[in-house]
Amino acid sequence: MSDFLYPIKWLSKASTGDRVAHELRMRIISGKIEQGTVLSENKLATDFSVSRSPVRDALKVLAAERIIRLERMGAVVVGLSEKDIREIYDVRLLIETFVFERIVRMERHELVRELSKILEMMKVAIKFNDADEFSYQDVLFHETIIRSIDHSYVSMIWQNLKPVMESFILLSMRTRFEGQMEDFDRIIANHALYIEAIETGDRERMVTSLHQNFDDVQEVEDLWQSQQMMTKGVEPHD
Amino acid sequence: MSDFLYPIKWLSKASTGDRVAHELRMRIISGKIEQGTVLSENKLATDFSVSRSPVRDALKVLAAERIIRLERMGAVVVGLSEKDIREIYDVRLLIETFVFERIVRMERHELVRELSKILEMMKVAIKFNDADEFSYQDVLFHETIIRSIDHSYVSMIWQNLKPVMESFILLSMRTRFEGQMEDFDRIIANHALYIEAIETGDRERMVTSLHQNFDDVQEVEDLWQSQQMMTKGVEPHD
DNA sequence: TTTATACTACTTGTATACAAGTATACTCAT
DNA sequence: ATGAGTATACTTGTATACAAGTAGTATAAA
Repeated sequence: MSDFLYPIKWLSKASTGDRVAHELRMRIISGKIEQGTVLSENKLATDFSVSRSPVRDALKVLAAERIIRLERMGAVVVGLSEKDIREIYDVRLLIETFVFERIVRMERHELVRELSKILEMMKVAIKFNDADEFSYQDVLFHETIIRSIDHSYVSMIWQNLKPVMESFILLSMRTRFEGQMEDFDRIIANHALYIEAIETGDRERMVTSLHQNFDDVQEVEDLWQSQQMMTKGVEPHD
Repeated sequence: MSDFLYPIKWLSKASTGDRVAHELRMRIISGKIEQGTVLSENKLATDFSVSRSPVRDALKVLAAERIIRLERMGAVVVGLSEKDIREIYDVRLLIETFVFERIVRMERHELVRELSKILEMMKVAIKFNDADEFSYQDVLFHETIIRSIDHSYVSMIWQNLKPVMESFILLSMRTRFEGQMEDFDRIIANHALYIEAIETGDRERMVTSLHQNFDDVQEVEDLWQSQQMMTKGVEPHD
């Protein structure tokens, strides 16, 4: 099996199990593996040319992320519905709001500096038409904010959300880099607003930014949904 | 190795890996396995008289819960600090507040009924001095609330939090059932308040209840901390 | 005494082997 | 034709085997 969706360079020092998990996740979220499909450990193992052990590990991870469901006989693919995506953003809103309240009580110069750097990276990624790099920096942006408050259980939530978000963002951005380049001015502006909100401690601006970000995603959702159908077809989910 | 801390009856249809995870978690949180201890898969396997496969599974689970840290050479025990416990309650507050907002927009008669039943169960558990049963119902109470809104990513957060919370509550309750029986009037009253808050949709009362619940935990914390030290000794964490 | 090298006894990650259970389909009897 | 029962080809969970790598010690040389 060839033709990997997940950037191989991001897996440089990952275990086989991680590789399988990342790739499977991408295939499921992209719709390349359809919802309802039943995956068998043995079949996956031969497909990926590895043994069952790493495949088992991968399936456990994906099950924890709710994109597959482990059953008696095989793992059935659940995928991401529109509801799921809304819910992921619910949780992001929830924790980023919480995090913001903590941040404004902290010394946040260093954080602002860091975020500014990431923002510049994002601009460069746009300039060089690098969707993957852009996605990476986008995810890193939010991760940096969340980790800044040193709250291990909030970090835990993020860590559980991150892989699915990352895959979703990757796929969305790859699509948008082919045609919707004008979107990125808005995205950049919105991230800049977020940084400003943190710098000034302006709760209002932060909420605005978060909601704009969410609207942005909702907008891309239809696009992505159709893209997903193009890849393989069908699935009227929910 | 004998002398299990986790109620065996709760593991009736669990896999070997789950059993190991639950028992290890209890031993770590109770302090029976000290912080900083390095666990080896092989050693654990022989201790529990199982193979490495289920032990590996268990360690992955505990690492996801942040009570151990998987390193190159062995898994080092992290345990629960006071900060961790505060953080767990941060997250509980966060998600239960979110959940409440949804609940008050729903038809919630059935839920109130369900919660009332659980509350009665808790009273019975007190009457019969059954700390484990009480803990079970206590955890179930909050789980029932959280699951009622059918939000898969909030459920996911709960599922990640639950095992650690359950262990912590189990250990706390076992201690309190031997001497602090008067605490339980307060706990019951507080849960009743929670139900009332849901029934009437009174946000104020809900927040009060949540905070009382949290204070209650903070109170027991010192007790538990000393109990933990009694079990094995040392550890001035943080 | 100190330093460098090699060795030993561990560690994990992956592959394979085995056991127990389940769904499908087929056969045989009615 | 239909139904009971059985064979079969799958499935997962656990155990074991093997390979690669790491830490710490012991040994030997200066």
